[in-house]
Amino acid sequence: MKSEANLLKTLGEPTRLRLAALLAVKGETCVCYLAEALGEADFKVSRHLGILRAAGVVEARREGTWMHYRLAKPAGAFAKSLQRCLKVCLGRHPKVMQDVKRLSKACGPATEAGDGSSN
Amino acid sequence: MKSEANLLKTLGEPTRLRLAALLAVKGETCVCYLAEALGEADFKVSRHLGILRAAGVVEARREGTWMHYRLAKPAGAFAKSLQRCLKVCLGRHPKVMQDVKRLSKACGPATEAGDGSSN
DNA sequence: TGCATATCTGCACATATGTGCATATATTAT
DNA sequence: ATAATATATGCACATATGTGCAGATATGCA
Repeated sequence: MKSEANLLKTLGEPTRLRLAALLAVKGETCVCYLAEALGEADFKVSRHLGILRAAGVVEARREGTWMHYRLAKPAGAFAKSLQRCLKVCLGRHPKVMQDVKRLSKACGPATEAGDGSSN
Repeated sequence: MKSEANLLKTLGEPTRLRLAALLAVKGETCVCYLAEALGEADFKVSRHLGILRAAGVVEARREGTWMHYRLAKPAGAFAKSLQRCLKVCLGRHPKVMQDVKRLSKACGPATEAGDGSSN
């Protein structure tokens, strides 16, 4: 029960919820693009991603100097259900849609999987 | 977005999550039975119920000196989806099942608390 | 090696949060 | 009015949390 509560508490912070929703919609993304999409300082985004990772919400993958974050495979039915909420319900939220739009503009039309050729 | 985060944060506390899950499973229940089911001090339960009510998670109905709490009608798709998580996912959680059992024992096999409706 | 980019972390600070006790409120019955 | 029951709240305290800055770390390249 404590772990379920902790999962909710972790997502119960605006910046982290925006990050999780963004990752749910757009998939794996690197920190710098996330920071630009949210319009927040990179160290702030990095710290919240660390908290999300400690809670098992996201996973990270290093590629050179970039760190790519993505939603982690849900540990149980509760986490899985919550991830559905993120994608389905929050994907339509104006704030999240705005973040998605800015993320697309930040990392360009190319997919986020490939490292940016220039910028 | 802030309201969605606040909803998650409100549920991200063990006592409150247990209360919400209990109400999701058992329907309307009065404070004294909830306190007994959780094995927590009544003033503590009362305070957390107040926080849940302020967040729009639960509603209250007075009947004499008793206060009956129940889950509030979800305000949007996100809240609705979360309520489903509470009932479906957390209803099978050992801790919640234990609380449910103690609640049944506390208020007897038949009470006015049952919500009757399926969903 | 030295430098640049991207990310993370230690620190100090202000604020928020949960808890326990005592007390206040509300309602009913005598 | 007084008492009894059920519930809520003010207060003090310890702990947790989010933030901003500066600096540390990690990786790649000349």
